[in-house]
Amino acid sequence: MPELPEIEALVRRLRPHLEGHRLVSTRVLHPRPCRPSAPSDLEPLLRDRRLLGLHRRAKYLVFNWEPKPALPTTLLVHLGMTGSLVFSEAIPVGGTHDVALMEWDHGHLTFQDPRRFGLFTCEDAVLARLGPEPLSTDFTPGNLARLGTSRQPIKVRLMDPTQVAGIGNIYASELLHRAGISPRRRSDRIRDAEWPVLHDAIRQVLEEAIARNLRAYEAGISPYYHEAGTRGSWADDASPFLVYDREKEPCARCGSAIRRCEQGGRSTYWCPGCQR
DNA sequence: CACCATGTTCCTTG
DNA sequence: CCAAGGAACATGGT
Repeated sequence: MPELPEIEALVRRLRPHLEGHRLVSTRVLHPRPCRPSAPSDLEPLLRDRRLLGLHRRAKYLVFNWEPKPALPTTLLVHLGMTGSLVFSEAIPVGGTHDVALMEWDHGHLTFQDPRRFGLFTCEDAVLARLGPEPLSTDFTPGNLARLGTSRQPIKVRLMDPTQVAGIGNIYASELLHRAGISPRRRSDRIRDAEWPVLHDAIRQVLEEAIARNLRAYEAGISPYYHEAGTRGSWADDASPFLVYDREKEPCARCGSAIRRCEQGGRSTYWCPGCQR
């Protein structure tokens, strides 16, 4: 269920259940998500650990453990394309997609990931390569303007995790629509006056999505749209997105037909009427 | 059967 | 050096 707003809402949801609590033991059922380690190396590191903090960095969930001699203090969980983390007080029924099972002093946290593109590891070197957090206070329009040193299309550039952390395929399309900038525009052709507009759009779209996901949790609805069913199951327009997956539909702002193209092997959606 | 899908990394080609 | 494309990972839905 990934993309920054979904992970952020999940972290806020899980935090009160986990922070300050003790992880009793962990079972890892598939080797791939804990690369480059092996399950038998990882499990001993994740038993009898007190959780000091749970945070998000890009699309990673970062578990910070109370230090123990010779043991890593972090666990990284990435949900990939299809991962989910579920906390329950009752013992969960095992499922075929279970990747890791964490038993806590007062409940169970299950990591499920049918496609197993996700990550579950204490190896945290990937964090050092990430660009700035778009919602942090030190992320400024001037900071964003550094993307303008490349000839890559702006949408491709925004999705590069070394440039800006956490912007995925759906929200890249959505926030460029908000900013009125075509996803195909070369980054070095973004005008000076447009960087603050894009900066605002990034923050607004991501913040609104976090709030929407939190409301969904409160209402007991699964926050990520594909979990409500599958692509297209929004039947009649329950989709919160203005351009994503709306090829040929009229733009809500100007009425032009939404277009789709491919960039870097991914689908991009935009409105030719309001995005230049 | 074909094609598509929220992600990241690595490799090759121009 | 840069940009673009493809592959890899693996599964499920339409």
